[in-house]
Amino acid sequence: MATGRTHRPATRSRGIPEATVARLPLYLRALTGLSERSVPTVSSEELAAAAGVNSAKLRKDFSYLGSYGTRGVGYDVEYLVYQISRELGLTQDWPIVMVGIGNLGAALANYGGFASRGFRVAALIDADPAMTGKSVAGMAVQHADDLEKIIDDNGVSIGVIATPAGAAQQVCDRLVAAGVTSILNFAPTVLSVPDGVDVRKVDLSIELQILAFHEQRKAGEGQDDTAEDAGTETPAAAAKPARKGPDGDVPAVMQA
Amino acid sequence: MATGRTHRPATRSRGIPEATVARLPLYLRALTGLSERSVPTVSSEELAAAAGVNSAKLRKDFSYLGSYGTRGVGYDVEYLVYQISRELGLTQDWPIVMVGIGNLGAALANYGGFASRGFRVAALIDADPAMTGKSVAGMAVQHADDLEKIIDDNGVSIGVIATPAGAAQQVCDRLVAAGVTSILNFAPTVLSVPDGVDVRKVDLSIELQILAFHEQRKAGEGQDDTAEDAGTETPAAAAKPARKGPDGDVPAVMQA
DNA sequence: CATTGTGAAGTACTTCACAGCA
DNA sequence: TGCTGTGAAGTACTTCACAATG
Repeated sequence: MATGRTHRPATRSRGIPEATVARLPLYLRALTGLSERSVPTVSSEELAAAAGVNSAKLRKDFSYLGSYGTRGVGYDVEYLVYQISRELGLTQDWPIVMVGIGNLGAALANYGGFASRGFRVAALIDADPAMTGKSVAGMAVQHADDLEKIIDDNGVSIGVIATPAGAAQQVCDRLVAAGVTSILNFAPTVLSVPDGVDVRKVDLSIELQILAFHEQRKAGEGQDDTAEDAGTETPAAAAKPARKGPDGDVPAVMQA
Repeated sequence: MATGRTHRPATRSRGIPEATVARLPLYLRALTGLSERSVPTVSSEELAAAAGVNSAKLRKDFSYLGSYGTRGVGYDVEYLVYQISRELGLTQDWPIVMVGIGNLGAALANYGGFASRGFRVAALIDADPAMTGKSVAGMAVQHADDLEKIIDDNGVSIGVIATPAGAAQQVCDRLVAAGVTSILNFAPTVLSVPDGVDVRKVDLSIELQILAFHEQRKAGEGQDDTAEDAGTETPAAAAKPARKGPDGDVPAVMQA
């Protein structure tokens, strides 16, 4: 069952580019900060700086939402907060369930950012009977047996998976069968879901590995690649087929 | 100080596209699974399925690393594991520090994925004196006063920030000043760093907001956008300037 | 007249489709 | 023959640069 694609099916909802959608929360956070400091208006330049993007990109992003600025002046902070919130669907309340209340799950449950702005943790669910009834972040943990009922009773459409990798697909299947159509996955696994279900993944070790890649490049900056790590310990596996990689033995002169 | 860009400066190290780098850890995980099951070779089609991408993309990705496959056969699993590990810099050991040992920090410290594959938690650091000396994930938490010395003594170049938002920039500045050049940021803030320092951010509430956006679109599928939520509760702020958005009153006919 | 909003140009990434090779 | 490796075509995103305008 459920052999569908894992990523969102690129259906670019209502013409707003995915890349833009991914930045809206960033703008919203920056705007919320300004709002709290009672700043009435902000220019694209200022807001872009606060959000860590460049101003042309920000203006282009906003242009997909509509013409919400005033030429010569800037954007009305409160108004923009509302428009972006509405666009993101945060003017309504999203009940979510969290499955897997281990270290990470508990940390997420306690994390304030979840509860704020449109999201409400409707239930914490764990498969371990020893967890059932325990209080985490002020809520009683419920047993996984009741997962379907909990989702149905609360009208949940967003689920967070923080189980071990081995349990994630099974939990995912049950969530989807029970009606969940958006999943935030913290388990280090590729989830298979049917079309129409969105999965986003947050993977701590992947992020670190990407950093390590760039870190390594910094260390070897300018020098040729060979002899930096190649001779350190060449595992048995490394000698199998004939190497044809760009950095096998010839110093890479191309692409300085 | 440090008004530099936050994102990596797009310097596409050694010609490997950033998007490809971001997928290498995914391939590596899938390959590790195959390796554990003693699968000797794998085709691009099979591996792509396991990693949740399409096979043309995978082959293109691998083509940036070199010609590591065998036509008509596929890829040697062990060999590819080694090549990708090497490319990502995981054949060396990266000491990391984690700053901010609250709920999330503790969960991250306990998370196995960190310790595995090339990374070693060299120190847990917290600013709260009450935390100092406490054991988390089998390590004694150290006080933030010693941050610079810890980084120097351990040759740390990668730091993980899991502090509250308010402390993140300050911690970041100290990490950078002490020699850290890659940062994984869990605090919901945009960090400013000088050029040459990489920042990646993991933001739980942003991911949820992106899901909410798509979820909202699913709910209103096909219907016109007006009157779904517009009349529910219009906050005072929403009435400020003249609305010119594409969904103000006229059904958006453009951009089907 | 400062600042938005946006066509047009530029860049990055993805997918196709098939030649090349084991 | 089956599968990789890759030019070429297609798509998505970013940036430029300036006309429009409150």
